[in-house]
Amino acid sequence: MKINVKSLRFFGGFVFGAAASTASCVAALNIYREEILHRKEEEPSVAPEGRYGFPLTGADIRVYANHSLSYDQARRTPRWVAEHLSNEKLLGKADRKHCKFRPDPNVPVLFTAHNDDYLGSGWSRGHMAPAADNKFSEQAMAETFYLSNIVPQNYENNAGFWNRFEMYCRDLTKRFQDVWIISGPLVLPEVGANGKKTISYQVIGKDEVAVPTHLFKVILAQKKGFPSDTLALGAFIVPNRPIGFDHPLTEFQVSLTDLERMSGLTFFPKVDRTRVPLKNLCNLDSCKLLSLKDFNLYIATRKVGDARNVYKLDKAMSELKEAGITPDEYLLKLYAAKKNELASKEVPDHNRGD
DNA sequence: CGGTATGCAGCT
DNA sequence: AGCTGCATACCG
Repeated sequence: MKINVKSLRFFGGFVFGAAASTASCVAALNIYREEILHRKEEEPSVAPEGRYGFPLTGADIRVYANHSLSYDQARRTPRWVAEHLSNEKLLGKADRKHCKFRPDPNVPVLFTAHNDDYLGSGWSRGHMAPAADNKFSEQAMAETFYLSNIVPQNYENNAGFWNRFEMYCRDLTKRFQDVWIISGPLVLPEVGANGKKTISYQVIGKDEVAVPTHLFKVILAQKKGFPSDTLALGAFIVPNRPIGFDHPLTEFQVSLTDLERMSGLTFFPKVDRTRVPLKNLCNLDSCKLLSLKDFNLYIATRKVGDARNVYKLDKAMSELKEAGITPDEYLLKLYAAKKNELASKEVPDHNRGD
């Protein structure tokens, strides 16, 4: 359990989205950040009310092989999860089939979520630090299955939009040498019929795990071939419900300060914003997720690769055809190779039993 | 890639 | 009885 905290250079005004900051806002923001950075823990021992100790929150930073997080002991979800992505970490053979969701053994049992909370709840177990960002290490991938890294997530969102969002993040490592990502849950207020703003959220299971209304992701990235102090940043808030292919990622981009206000978190506090402005990630890069066709093509390719028999193999291909999508050359080759492999393995004409 | 639900053997 | 690993099946 050791990991290095990377220190970053610093940068100036962060401006994008609907909420464009004025110069004075930026100045105020920087003073605020300065204050946070230099805030000191009070000496508990000198205060008489602290004689028997102050309450513990368990919010301290927990460090794993390839991610770190702060845990919310009341909601039984992370507050935020941080990870670093690079090309090399995405190479490897670690496979999620060998992993299991389980309570984080490092979290006191009084405060941890359990699998039972999620099963049959109507919500899926959604990774914050994704499993696939840890292909280089079985251990690192296994740790992402601790429930300290999991939030109740809408099935379709998890398998669909959020999945494609995570794929885009991994794709960034082709063009950015370092990518830092913070992800986490939000419970945001809604305006009721009476005009009052109220925060309301479901809790699931015996442990009453909080179901977030939204998920956030902040991406900080350093582009290849650019000076090391040139950083791009994008902040996003995605509703925890199905999001179709007609919604582009940029629809969910927000200003960093808006996200900070809503989450109560100060992101990347060691980035100095007083020098060069951070680049907007979606200006420096496309922020385009896989299209419906490309996504289905990807899923079909996965299914063909995993097929255990000829029936499944052909089913994956016919599903694709059904959707009006023509296989690319790679898939056709994979299909042919797989067909050969399976045909030679299977009993000639009977006794297959699928 | 992201998830779900079974069943079963083997161990304590 | 309950966990743990493992294999099977299914979905978007």
